[in-house]
This record gives sequence, structure tokens and C-alpha cells, in this order.
Amino acid sequence: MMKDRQHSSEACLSSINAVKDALYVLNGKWKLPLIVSLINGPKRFNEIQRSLSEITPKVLSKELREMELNGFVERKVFDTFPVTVIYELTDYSDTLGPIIDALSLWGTQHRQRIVEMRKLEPVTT
Amino acid sequence: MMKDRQHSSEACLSSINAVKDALYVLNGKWKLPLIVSLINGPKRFNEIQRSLSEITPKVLSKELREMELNGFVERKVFDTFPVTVIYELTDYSDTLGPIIDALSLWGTQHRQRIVEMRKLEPVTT
DNA sequence: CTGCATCCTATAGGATACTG
DNA sequence: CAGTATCCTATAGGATGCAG
Repeated sequence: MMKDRQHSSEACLSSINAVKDALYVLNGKWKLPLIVSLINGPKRFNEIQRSLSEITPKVLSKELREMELNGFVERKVFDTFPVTVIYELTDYSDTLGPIIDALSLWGTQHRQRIVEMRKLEPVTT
Repeated sequence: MMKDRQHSSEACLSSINAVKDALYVLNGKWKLPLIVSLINGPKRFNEIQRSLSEITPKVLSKELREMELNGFVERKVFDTFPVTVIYELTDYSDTLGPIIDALSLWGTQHRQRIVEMRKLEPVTT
């Protein structure tokens, strides 16, 4: 029986490009965490900022605009005083679910692994 | 029945951090594509370079060393002339499978979506 | 062939202050 | 409250050349 690798050269290339395409849109430090932050429901600008500790308003603003352009987030303004703005995930952002789930799960497991490794390797300084 | 969001505030924070942890290790433009490139089997330095079109040797070298440190890749040297070096995925890198699958699938679908949208929005210049 | 040394630039991302 | 304006720095990543 033929091994996968025998006929996977083009498949490999197209996978690489598919992954690169995805990363191109989801680039940076904040895109995915931002989506996670909104999964529970719409949030206001300041709420998002607080949930992603350490992000500055300038960066958050920029990220949100990019996400809006990419169709992941919808911005809604309410004419109160002071003005109220909420950000809300779109249906399209739901398609990112598997990616986020996989990253979240792996991140959790990876953190545990690091902890385990620290136990096995006592301080060597 | 209670909605998820009611009791998901901490869960949300921990998901955000899990995702951030994962992204911290898998950061940059090349980590994941590099792994995809090796999925079919071990490759030599130049083979990897060719499969990831456009990556420069300096960057590839740096990425590979990081991946080695993180336990995703193993480097094997053969004492031929000129020297032969192959890079090979470790078992641990298999745990990234779901992430890569999800990214690859999404990337493919996303590309198609872009194409569809271009059809619907004829040139506006 | 493998990959380091050097140099270089663009940009991501942060600090701070300010506005409608 | 929801951002914008400015300024700043670190670094990712690329170009090129050379070495074992």
C-alpha cells in the first residue's frame, strides 16, 4: 500500500498555503483572543479592553477595525450620553470555532506540560 | 435554563489565556507552515526552504532552532560530504494536529469565500 | 549543502496624553 | 465612554555574502 507521502507533494503545498492564508488574516497577538473575549456576547470597548489585560486603546481600536473589515465583528453605536458602542461577533466568526477550540485546548495542555517539565528538571543554576 | 454566558466570565478569561499561550509558542509567520511542510516526512534544509517559498535561510534556521527548543522538531545530522541534515517532526508535534487541520480547512474555505465575494462585487474603480 | 554573520527596514505593538 | 494623535522601541523578517 502506498504511503501518504508518495502522492502528497501538491497536497502539502496547498495545505501550507491554506494555513498561510488563515494566519494572514488571523495574524498578530490579539485577533483570536479578541474573538474569544466576545464569544460570551457583545461587549463595550472598555469591557473588551479590561478582558484582554494589557492591550492599549490604540491597538484595540486598530484590531477592532481590522476585524470589522474582515467581517468577524460588528460595531453598533447607541446614541446615549456618553455614547455607547458595542462590538458583537458575526455569524461568519463562528466558522473560526474549531480553530479557537483547538488552540484553547492545546494551550491548556501545553501549559500543563510546561509545569510537569519544571517538576522533573529541578533548578540547574 | 441558564445561558452559558451567565457563568462564563472566568471561563472566558482562562480561554483567552489558553489561546494566548498557544499563540505565544506558535507565533510568527512560519511556525505552523513549517510543521505542515514536515508532515509528509523528514526533509532536508533546502527541501524545507523550497517548500516554503520565499523564506530565507536565516529565518528558516532561526525558526527551526526555536521549534527544536520547543520539542516540535528533531534535527539529525549525517556525516556525508557535503553534510546532510534532516529535520523530522516529533511525537509532541502531533498534538498540534487539530490546530493545523482547523487552520488548513478554514484557510481553504476562506479563500473560496474571498473568490465568491469578488464575483459579487464587480470592479468599482 | 547547511546555515551563520551582517546589515537593513517595516511594522507591530506599547506609553502617554488628549478630545468629542 | 470611546476612541484618536503622537511618539517610541523592539523585533520580525528580509537581502546579501560568506564559511565549513
